[in-house]
Amino acid sequence: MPDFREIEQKWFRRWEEWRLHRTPERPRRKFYVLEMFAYPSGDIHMGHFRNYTIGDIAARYRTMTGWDVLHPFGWDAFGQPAEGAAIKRGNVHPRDWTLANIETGKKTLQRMALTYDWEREIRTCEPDYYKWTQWIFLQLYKHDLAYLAPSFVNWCATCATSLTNEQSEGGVCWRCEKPVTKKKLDRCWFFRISRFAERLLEDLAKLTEWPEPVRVMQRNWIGRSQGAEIDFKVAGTDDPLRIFTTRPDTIYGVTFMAVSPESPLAETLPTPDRKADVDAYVRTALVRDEAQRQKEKDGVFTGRHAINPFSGERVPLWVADYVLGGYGTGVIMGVPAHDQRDFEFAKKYGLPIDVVISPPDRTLDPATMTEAYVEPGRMVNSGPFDGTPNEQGIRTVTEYAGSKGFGRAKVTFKLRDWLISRQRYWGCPIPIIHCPACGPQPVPDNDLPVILPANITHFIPKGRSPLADSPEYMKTACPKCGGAAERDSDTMDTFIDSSWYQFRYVDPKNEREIWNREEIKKWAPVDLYVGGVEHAVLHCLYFRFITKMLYDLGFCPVDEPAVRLFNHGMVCDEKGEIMSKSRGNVVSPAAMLDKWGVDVCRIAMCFFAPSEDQINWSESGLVGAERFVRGVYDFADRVKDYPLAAVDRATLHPKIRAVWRKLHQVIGKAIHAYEKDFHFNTVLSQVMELLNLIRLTWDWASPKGPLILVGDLHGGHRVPAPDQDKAAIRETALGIIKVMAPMAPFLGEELHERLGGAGSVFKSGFPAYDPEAAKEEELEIVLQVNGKVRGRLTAPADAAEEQLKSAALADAAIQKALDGKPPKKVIVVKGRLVNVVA
RNA sequence: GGGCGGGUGGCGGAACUGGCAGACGCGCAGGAUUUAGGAUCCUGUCCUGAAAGGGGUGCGGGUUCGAUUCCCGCCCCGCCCA
Repeated sequence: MPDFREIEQKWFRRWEEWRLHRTPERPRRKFYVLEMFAYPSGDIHMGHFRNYTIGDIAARYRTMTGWDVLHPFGWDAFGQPAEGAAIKRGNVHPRDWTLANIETGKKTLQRMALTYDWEREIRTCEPDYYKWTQWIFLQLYKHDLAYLAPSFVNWCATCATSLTNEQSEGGVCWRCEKPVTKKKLDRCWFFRISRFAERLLEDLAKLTEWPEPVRVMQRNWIGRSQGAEIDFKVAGTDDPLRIFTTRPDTIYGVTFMAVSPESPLAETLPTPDRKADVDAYVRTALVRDEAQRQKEKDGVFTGRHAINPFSGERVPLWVADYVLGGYGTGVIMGVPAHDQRDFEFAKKYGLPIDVVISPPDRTLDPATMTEAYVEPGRMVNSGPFDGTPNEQGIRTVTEYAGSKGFGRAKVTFKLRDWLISRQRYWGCPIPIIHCPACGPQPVPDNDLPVILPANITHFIPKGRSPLADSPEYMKTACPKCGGAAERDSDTMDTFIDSSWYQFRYVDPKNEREIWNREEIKKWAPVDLYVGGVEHAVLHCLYFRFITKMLYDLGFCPVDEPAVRLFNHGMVCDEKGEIMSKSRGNVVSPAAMLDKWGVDVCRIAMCFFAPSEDQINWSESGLVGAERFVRGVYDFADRVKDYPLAAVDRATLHPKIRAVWRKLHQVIGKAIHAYEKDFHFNTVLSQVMELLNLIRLTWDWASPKGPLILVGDLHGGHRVPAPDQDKAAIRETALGIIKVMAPMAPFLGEELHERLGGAGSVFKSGFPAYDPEAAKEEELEIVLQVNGKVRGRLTAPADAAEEQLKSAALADAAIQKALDGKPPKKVIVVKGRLVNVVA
């Protein structure tokens, strides 16, 4: 085996000369392979290596099989860590830090021999890209899909900044690990994703090639629930109090009402004597994260009551932390007897529990109940509805409310509008100008992009965007009236950058429009999207949302971004622990590639486990991969000068026909893996089996020329190999090389050339699969008595059941096991086994 | 607590649609080669047993001629949601 460094250099040069990885201009049969782009936080890590290798294998295979492939790459280059690094180091600008990381990462990626068309590279932090992020924002704005509203945001007091949900996971700040609270900001931008909730949900059905778990997660995240809106009244006023419930059948069991601490009602509702207490409570409640609020559940009485429109009953009105602001109307009706959360709350504060759904088999006693009754039953204590089965009651109660005008059927979603304002520097500026006279005004398209100013040096969050402190940036003229106005100081959530990048690759340098319509028609949608399951919900939902919005506006020919999504497994260390700097167990792909070479690393990665499973990376696996790669080189080198001849399966030596058969089985398996399940590990083990079979069949070292081994390695004899058999072996070597080429591209190119191939192996076609050649001629049939193996026999693959049956009964071992008893029953499975039941 | 996925040798994993469990590889043991080490090649390697045989895919049950695979109950692990 030659030195991998030389081989890699040689082929890198040729690929560049041949412009092998450039995207075809006029695809006839297109295939778009996309991997989730990278956040440049340092160098590329093992997870990236696996992600991109899987995509690369698919891309190379498609190229080999004659598809015109688009396989681009880019950088998700805006984001908080860049600002974090600037704060930490003091002397580095987020932009410099980001660009330096991109350079490092790009070098490593190029080292990995990925087939990216680097001429289409995109970087979300560059004005030529974010111009169009801003344009998308304005499209949303112009179509009433972006709006400004006050909102409670996740807030870290220590860092004085807002955080995304992910950044405040577990209720603590990702950077300083201090508790995250809620803070009210009066000017936040939202995208109206809720308007797409129904479609995002329904269209999951179209995504038949997405992993089921991802679809389920999205469905749950969207969280459609069907129920009713019912209007209560605040006692003593005419103010309506609208609630949403999925259980209108329990309306007569309402013993209290509760509003969320975020709700404006929490401020306006309390009676003067309760005001101070409620305000104090709201402040403490907002300090707690939502998970905690669900667990602890406490609240405070507002001093007011609500009137149940059905019963006319007066029930106390509380503020309770387990009521979430963003869900439904932010007000709930409390039915302790039939809702577990309400039950716990009522128990804690001694609120009454009224049973209104009666189980079929017993009577509930509120005094002894230990949990809410949530199973089906009949309505009781429910006025005119008594006796109605509760499932039916849901409908009749809603209809009744409708007829009286104080309620209606309603569908709500858990999916909330997308809060996209970030009080951050390193992000895409929001292209809005706030004019004291005209209100918020979109920046005219001609003035895009609004450039993120470079001369900002202070990133320590102060509770407002660093941009707000730059008068040069902020001060501008109103595009409508020309008067003095201010820019929006916030930047956009980086999930926006990654929600449309998939299509920018089709025309990445277009300065006049987001992309040319002809270009997107050529390539959309993505045929294969490869990435980690951690992006299953948020990114993949936004990715779908923006695609739909662009589709609606006529900019995109498809309303779903990707036909197939593949989630690869994680790469952990030997102990199965996540690799991280703090654990000190990070394996650097760059160093690994230098030590073992690209092919060996890729082969090892492929061989460890199926692509969707976690792998625990260990050096020991590389030893085996290297041995195997060397074995393929040795084999190919030995047979490369064998004669070329047409192979006629029928006249091959039977031993060589068996090799030929195995080759076709391998080809079949490989096609399945490359197109369907990405189980490259099984392809490699079959290639290994094929190689082992050849070793037991073919003695290439003899001075008299290659000999076919007949019988076993030690006991058998050898016969000289005719030319046709030599040609078949040579052809088998070529087959192995091509099957492996997508996984081990250098081996593929080098050995293809050594076997006399011209040009790139990736332009040489993939071996044709011949199912006839793959069929076994003879099969070993297992002979069982009562399900236990007692013997075996070899039979032609097409042997009839009767033949197998009589052969089995005649078998000595079977007769012995039967011991003279007559068989009760004989089960014959063609080509597999005969089971004699005694 | 709910939903989903998973549990197979010392390790990673294989097993089509219910049909020989442990392919392939790593590791280990023995042998060949070598001044030695490394590399390479050969043999062996689920447990038990001298062998014949018996047992064995988290645990317990069921369906079936036959179960890693299907059904029921339980235990453990992972992910997502609360």
